[in-house]
Amino acid sequence: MAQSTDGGKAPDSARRSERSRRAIYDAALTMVGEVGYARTTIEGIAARAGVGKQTIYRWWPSKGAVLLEAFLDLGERAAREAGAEEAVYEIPDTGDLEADLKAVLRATVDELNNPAYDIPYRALAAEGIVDPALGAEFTRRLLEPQLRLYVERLRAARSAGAGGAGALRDGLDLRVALELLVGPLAHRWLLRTLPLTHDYADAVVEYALYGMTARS
Amino acid sequence: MAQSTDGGKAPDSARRSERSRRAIYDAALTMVGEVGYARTTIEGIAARAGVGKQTIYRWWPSKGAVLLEAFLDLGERAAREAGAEEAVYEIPDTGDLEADLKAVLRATVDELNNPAYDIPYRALAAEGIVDPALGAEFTRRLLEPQLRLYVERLRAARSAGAGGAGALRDGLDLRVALELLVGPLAHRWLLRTLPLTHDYADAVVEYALYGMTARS
DNA sequence: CGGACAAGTCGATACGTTTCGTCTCGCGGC
DNA sequence: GCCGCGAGACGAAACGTATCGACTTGTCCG
Repeated sequence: MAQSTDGGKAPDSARRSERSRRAIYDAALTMVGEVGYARTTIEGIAARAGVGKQTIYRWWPSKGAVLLEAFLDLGERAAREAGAEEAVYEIPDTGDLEADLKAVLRATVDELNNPAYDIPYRALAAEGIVDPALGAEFTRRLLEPQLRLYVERLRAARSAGAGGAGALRDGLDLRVALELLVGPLAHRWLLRTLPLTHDYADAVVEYALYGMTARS
Repeated sequence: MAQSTDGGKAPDSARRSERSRRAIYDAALTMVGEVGYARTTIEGIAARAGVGKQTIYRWWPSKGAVLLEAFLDLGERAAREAGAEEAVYEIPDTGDLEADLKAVLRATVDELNNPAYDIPYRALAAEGIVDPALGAEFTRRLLEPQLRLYVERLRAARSAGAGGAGALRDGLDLRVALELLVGPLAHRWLLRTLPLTHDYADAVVEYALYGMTARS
């Protein structure tokens, strides 16, 4: 993050205007929702927020960075409003791994089908795909915290399920396992090959857990 | 595709200059390779190709569309050069589905790690994610033909493997199965969460075939 | 204790640059 | 002679930078 030879001096974050920051988040999300990401401009955000352009350029390096923080802020506010003090959810653990995973993936499908999330999330993902710096930030701050929850739930399943029929196999790489669940969802969502449904989420969970091959 | 009331008259494709078309493909791919997709402009492509801007605007609706066709053309030329008359590959069928899938996914990993393919392919995917029209074209012309090969190979495995240990289960949805293989690869490639390696490809195939849970 | 001063962010806007997409030329090939 | 072609002029839109006076904040000196 820190630049070796910082071209200009770093701004003093202590003197930063909280009011402007919030106004910029709101304006950015509103504008993306109304005209889409491509037609959202920094000038437009500044005008809507009642803010000088320089105030945006001073604190963010790119349009994508603004939207990433705006989106993170939105998520935090929504989470705090929902009662949690920390903006971190958990994957339920009823003891039935298959059912729990299906519930979470179905919820994810619903979220991805909701335009309020789909539009900015999609724009961010696309921008991160092309801009490695933004992509790293996107992954680190938005994606990884979510993925970690899957790993934890799977770890719990591994220690709990001593040896039943649905027990996770020994030596399972939880990271790969997680991606087997999440990858197909993301694939269908991003590339729009086929509709993203609850049935699909269920099928992915079943196939990932029990494999494509017949059991003896 | 077809506009109901076509604003301007459609250009006469019979009189189209093949020479310009190729020059534009070359210039587009070169420029993307040199300065990246974001800094590639239509004006720049026209200048490099020695072509008027109007010639590009006449035949393509967007920068992404130009690059998509340039990329398709590149693939076709490479395939033809490699001996095939048709630009369609096949997934090998040695009878050992697991080995065949690993070979193909490893080859895919190598391709995705090759900057000559990675940069334009990534740019196209990102553009398609945000632009539904281009995304549909991207999926239809570039992605689906590749995915169909997986489905065919899996179908062959299902009819061949009558009942061995590695036989595909009855009623398997081949489309979901395919995405279980390809989704995780695409996920890691696009989002750059972790390095894309042969080991990962192998693991994905094993997990997808045999599942995350222990076998009795 | 308090008033002057320096520093730094703020909204606003002017500025030069780049690229966009359209339009208008002659030129030349079918 | 129609029409695509190369070339480039054109106005509109954003870009990112620079500069302005207004305002807030923290420091220092009387």
